[in-house]
Amino acid sequence: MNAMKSSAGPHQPLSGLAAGLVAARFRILGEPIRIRILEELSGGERNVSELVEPVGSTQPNVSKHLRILQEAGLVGRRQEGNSVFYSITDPSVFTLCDAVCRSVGERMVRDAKLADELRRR
Amino acid sequence: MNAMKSSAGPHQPLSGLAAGLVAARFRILGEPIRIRILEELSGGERNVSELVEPVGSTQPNVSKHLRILQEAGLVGRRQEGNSVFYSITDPSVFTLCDAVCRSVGERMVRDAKLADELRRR
DNA sequence: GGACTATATGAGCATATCGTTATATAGTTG
DNA sequence: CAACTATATAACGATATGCTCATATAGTCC
Repeated sequence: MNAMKSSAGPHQPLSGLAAGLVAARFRILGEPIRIRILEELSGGERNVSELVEPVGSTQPNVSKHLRILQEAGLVGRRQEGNSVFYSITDPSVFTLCDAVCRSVGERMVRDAKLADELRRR
Repeated sequence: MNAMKSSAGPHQPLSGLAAGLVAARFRILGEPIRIRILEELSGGERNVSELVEPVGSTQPNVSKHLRILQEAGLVGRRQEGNSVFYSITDPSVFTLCDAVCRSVGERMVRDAKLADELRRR
């Protein structure tokens, strides 16, 4: 029973401290370039140079964001010779991304319908 | 099959545009006070004044954040006489919060263990 | 209408964060 | 060691975002 429901258990309230920690994690994900980096890493380990072009930024910038992601514990770092390879350590981020994607999508559809309805008058 | 697993389907990559939208949603959630507000609203509809104290901020500030949450489509607004009641429109946010909470918690445990191990030497 | 309450908004300041450019660090190779 | 490559960092300016205080708006009640 309760098969496809997205909410598993009852939600338990967050203390003020916890709210801060949760917000901090969300903030890490609140940057397009970091989402892009995570997406790219979902295809497996990549070194910095391999990320620069698909992510569409500069090397220093990508490097900085990778550091942020690493400090947040979302990606791991492995040095091999001259290169540094990053990889996803916490695949749950994709669950988050998917959920947000769905939610945002639904909202856009809802808004579109509303706009359409208004336009019709 | 595949009952309790948090990741349901395969993750599909986000376009650059989608990454921006997803990041924007995450950014909305990247503020402690907004998390607190959502938490409070998880207990049901509240008007602005009822939120000020538990959230620990000022009325104008709470009002502003409520506006942001509303524009993001996360809360709904209902005016009744002199008061304005806000409520959760998209309960999936709590799924997100719980997931993040779990992930952050796991990370803290991991870090604590590591620190402990290092300290032991 | 006038007083009162609830909510929203605007101005101003403080701070955080992003992106860029230049440069430092570190590994490799001849 | 010198040249080269890959990554990281520092300094800077630009922008965004949050918070506070004062005030505007709007509803209620007498």
